[in-house]
Amino acid sequence: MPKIDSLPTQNARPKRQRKSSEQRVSDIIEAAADHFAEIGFGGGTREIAKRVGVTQPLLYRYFPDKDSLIEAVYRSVYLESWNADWEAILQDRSQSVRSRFDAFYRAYTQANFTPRWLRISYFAGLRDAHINEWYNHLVEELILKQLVREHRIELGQPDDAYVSPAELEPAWQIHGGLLHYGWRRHVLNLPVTNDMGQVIDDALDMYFAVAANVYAREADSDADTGH
Amino acid sequence: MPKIDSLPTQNARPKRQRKSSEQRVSDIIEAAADHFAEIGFGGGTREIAKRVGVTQPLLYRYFPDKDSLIEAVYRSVYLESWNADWEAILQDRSQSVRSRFDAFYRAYTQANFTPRWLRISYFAGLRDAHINEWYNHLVEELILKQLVREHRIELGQPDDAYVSPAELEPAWQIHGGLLHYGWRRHVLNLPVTNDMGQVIDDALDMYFAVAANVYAREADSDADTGH
DNA sequence: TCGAAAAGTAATCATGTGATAAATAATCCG
DNA sequence: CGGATTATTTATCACATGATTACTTTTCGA
Repeated sequence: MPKIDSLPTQNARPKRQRKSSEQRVSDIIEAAADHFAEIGFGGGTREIAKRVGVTQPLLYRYFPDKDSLIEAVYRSVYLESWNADWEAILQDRSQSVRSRFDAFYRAYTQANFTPRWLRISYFAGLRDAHINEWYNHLVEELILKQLVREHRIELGQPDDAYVSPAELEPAWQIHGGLLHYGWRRHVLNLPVTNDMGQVIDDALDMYFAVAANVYAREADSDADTGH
Repeated sequence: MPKIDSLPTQNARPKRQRKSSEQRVSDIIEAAADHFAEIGFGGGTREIAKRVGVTQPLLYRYFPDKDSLIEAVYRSVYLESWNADWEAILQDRSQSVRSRFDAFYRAYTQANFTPRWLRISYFAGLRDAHINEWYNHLVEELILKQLVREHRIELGQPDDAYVSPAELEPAWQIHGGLLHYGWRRHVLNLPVTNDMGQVIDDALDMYFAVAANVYAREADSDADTGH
């Protein structure tokens, strides 16, 4: 069977096949996230390009400088990791507050407790507190204040939208304790139990055991100051 | 009053005064710890030398390479931050377990919850899990297992030196939650409450509210497996 | 099919880095 | 004092880094 080079058949494919601009951008962000998660944001651009399979200057076609790429990684990691369905779970009053937060934290930890997400989060916090500050605000508004408010309602207390900082602290204690479990398991690679359900159960047990007292204490001090 | 330069008086002091080898070493480690805490272990050796007030090659007289300096910083930060007296506090059975751990965590957080210690700890964990693994082992042996054992005794349970991993997890939850408070306060610089005593009180409330159940659950499963 | 637009590479620059060798200056001791 | 020792600096190297420019190759629509 003779090979006819000059004939423009579908076999004569180009040496390097190109990708669309959008595809390349997301490839680069993906590779950068992996690399930064391993090395930190000091990681080199050449290594990222190598992971994508392109040359290093190509990165500068899509990002004006390294900081822009880092910012894109921030966005990607944080935005992709928040699932809008979770808010529905937390608000579903056909379930007890306890089982809502149990379900939520199972989903939340399953989605976010990966070496990549955890390492990027901690690297980001150490590099530039701002981005992490923003994310913590999200956690506070969407999860922790929700926990306090819904729990107070379930306890038959008046529905006060205000949640004081001191009242939030025990909720942070739970959230932070779980995060530290992720840190030990997926960053330090320590041989912790992998029964995430049990860990969450125990953590929530702790919270619900003391929460009512904390609300009462805060209600007293709020009455004094009239918050 | 004529100035007689050739006379070897005490006024004719040398231009640069030298320091002893030991003094320089500790100066360098100190400056390196500060710098690494701010920038991370990618921080430059020239900047460290600048902080000390010497030239950069001098560092290589005292440390064969940068990794050795980093290791020295590890040692310095971790060793200086552990106070041997704390072990006595934890073992003092004239006090209740609760008040012992309350006193301990007040001292522990006061000593360690600084931007420098926290940032170096997290940077170290991200860079090389090993060093942090070692420190966590210390925490586990000296603090958390101690908490479980002493509490069991106080509850009138048999004095079993063995503490299962699953039994340790709620104690880690408390410890990790407190650490995360430090992270938010001293790394992210978030406006958290600065009533550390209250934070510790609430955290310990949580632990002691559920601990007995956890011990019982573990005693059951241990009976099955005969650990 | 041809030519413009866009994806991609090669070559290179300026700079900052860890590290080394040789020279200098302060200190110590007989 | 005077020589040996040692702290410290000067000059420099090799290399990796972020970034830029000019060139090449693929793609795609008129």
